[in-house]
Amino acid sequence: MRCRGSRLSRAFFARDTVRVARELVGTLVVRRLEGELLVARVVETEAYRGDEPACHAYRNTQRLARGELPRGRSALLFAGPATAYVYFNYGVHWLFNVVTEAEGTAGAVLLRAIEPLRGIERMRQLRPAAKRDVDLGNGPGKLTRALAIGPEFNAHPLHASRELYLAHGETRVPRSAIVAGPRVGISQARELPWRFHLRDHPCVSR
DNA sequence: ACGAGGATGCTCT
DNA sequence: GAGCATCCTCGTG
Repeated sequence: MRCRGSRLSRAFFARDTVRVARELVGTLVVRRLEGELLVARVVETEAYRGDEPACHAYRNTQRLARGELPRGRSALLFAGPATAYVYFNYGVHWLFNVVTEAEGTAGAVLLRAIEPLRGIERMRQLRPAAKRDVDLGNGPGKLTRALAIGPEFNAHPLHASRELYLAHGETRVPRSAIVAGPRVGISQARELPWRFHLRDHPCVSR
């Protein structure tokens, strides 16, 4: 689970959502697009755990506790670790999450910002509104555009994909370099410090 | 620098 | 019909 440059295994995601969110900071997102490799460093994440009201699967977790089956969009969050959960937000943007926890327990980590490393020219084509390279992926809706991640990746197995996966970074990020704080843009459970980002990194969202 | 507001569509009540 | 896990543009100072 520690090998540098290697793909993150299913076991990596089959753990506590908050811990996965913290440890995802500093890892790499790899997107193979028409033979070209786009690579970026994850610099900001948020944890959404099924037993907490800001999580899409919160209602389904309660339903499950009553002996009913999860249903609807967020039922995917129970499906199993390392599954991609891509959903449409505000009628405008696609947001990219990775499902966490063991199968049958809901959780996901939202990728909120990336630092482009490779394939930057292609990312600029995909996101012409970006003025600087730093703007290519400094927000959850921006990074999905820069990496061409859309609805076709919903329910995608990230542990067994060539088109889209996560990998260990070149260097291990010390925990002291990661800042924890409240999540952005939510109205429920604001007090939980489940947003994680690299300290003073220019690609962190506004 | 900063704040207000619009775009736009899906999910769940 | 309300409420969003957002982004961008256009005002004002």
